[in-house]
Amino acid sequence: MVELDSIDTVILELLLEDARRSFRDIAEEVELSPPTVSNRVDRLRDLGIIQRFTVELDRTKFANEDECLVTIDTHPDHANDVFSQLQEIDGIEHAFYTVDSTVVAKAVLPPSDVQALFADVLSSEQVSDYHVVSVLESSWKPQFGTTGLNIECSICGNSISGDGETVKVESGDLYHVCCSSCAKEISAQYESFRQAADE
Amino acid sequence: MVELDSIDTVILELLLEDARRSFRDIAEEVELSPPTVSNRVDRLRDLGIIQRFTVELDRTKFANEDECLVTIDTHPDHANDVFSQLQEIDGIEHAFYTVDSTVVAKAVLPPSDVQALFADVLSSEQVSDYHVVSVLESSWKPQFGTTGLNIECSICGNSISGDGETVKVESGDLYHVCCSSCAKEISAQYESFRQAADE
DNA sequence: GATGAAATTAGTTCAAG
DNA sequence: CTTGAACTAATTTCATC
Repeated sequence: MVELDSIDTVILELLLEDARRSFRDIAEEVELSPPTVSNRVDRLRDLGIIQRFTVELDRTKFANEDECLVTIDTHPDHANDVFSQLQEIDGIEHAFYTVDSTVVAKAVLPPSDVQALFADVLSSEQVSDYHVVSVLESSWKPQFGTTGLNIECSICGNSISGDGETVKVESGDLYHVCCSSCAKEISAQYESFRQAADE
Repeated sequence: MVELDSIDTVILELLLEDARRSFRDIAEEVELSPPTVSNRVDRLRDLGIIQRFTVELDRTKFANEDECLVTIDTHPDHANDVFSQLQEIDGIEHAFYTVDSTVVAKAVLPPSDVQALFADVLSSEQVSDYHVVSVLESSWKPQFGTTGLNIECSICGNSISGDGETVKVESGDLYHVCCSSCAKEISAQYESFRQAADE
């Protein structure tokens, strides 16, 4: 498990939202300089956390393609195979593989094509049952989980919802807090700490 | 269904590969000017074909994230409400709303949190049943399908795999071909066409 | 629609802390 | 690991075709 600090987290969130956002813009958000942001992004790529910058397309807009959702009950021994095989299929956009050996995929293909494809690709050894249903609407909001990457307010310990605030104290350290009153608080705490050190 | 010409298609492919590629670079590939590429990308965004520039992350690298998949059987009259409400929830990454009034969502949250959330948000009027299951693996494959977007070689009609080549004849028209021999061929054809026209 | 030239804005390199 | 300054590169605007 790679160590990411809260700044990396913010950078990733900003890039998830808009991968063409300028490093200057990101730098302002995290209160660092553009070269530093650039260095951190390079590091995130080197670490393999950022796999690539890409573009999310709405394929239903240009293909006269339908979307459908496929739920596959696999035999537990073959669940992983099925999951891997699905990813090779052109038109399968998302696939999820659950603890109960179900594989759920969203395909940008008409249901009939999916039926045909699956007859070809999946064997009865692997799959006990599957069903295909047309999707009326789908949404996708790429994000981090709140677990493990959650930023906690440095003052009150609550998780920071929304944007929060970032405070830079005189030492140059950054603190992420949930609201303006915690931001005031941290400045006050730092000040009293510094005065104590001076005495 | 939106009309995309072959240049749009090439632009989209290049952006899928690397969304931070410069417009200059793209402009060279498609033999147009940077402002034109910029205009076309703007148009693709306006049309909703490009939904967002984003970043593909390897979550396994850092996450002690739990993901889970929620399947909700809704009362048909409330299916759309449920779908909309889900999207507001922080941690819901995908939501799909199918013709049989099932809403499937993938949350980047531990199952217990999802249970708690849903108790709050969803009423028994809306939902007849739902169940939550942990996700072991999930994948996203940002790619074109072959349906509707395939580029064919102007000479031999084969689909263009890999990069292909783009040829600009004297009239200024662009042709996309699969290989250098088809590129030669199109120049030759254009030349003989022009000579015939002169006579 | 597409372009080239000018103006603006962004990214990178590097010496230094 | 970070920065500011200098430099290089990319993007946008706009007049023109």
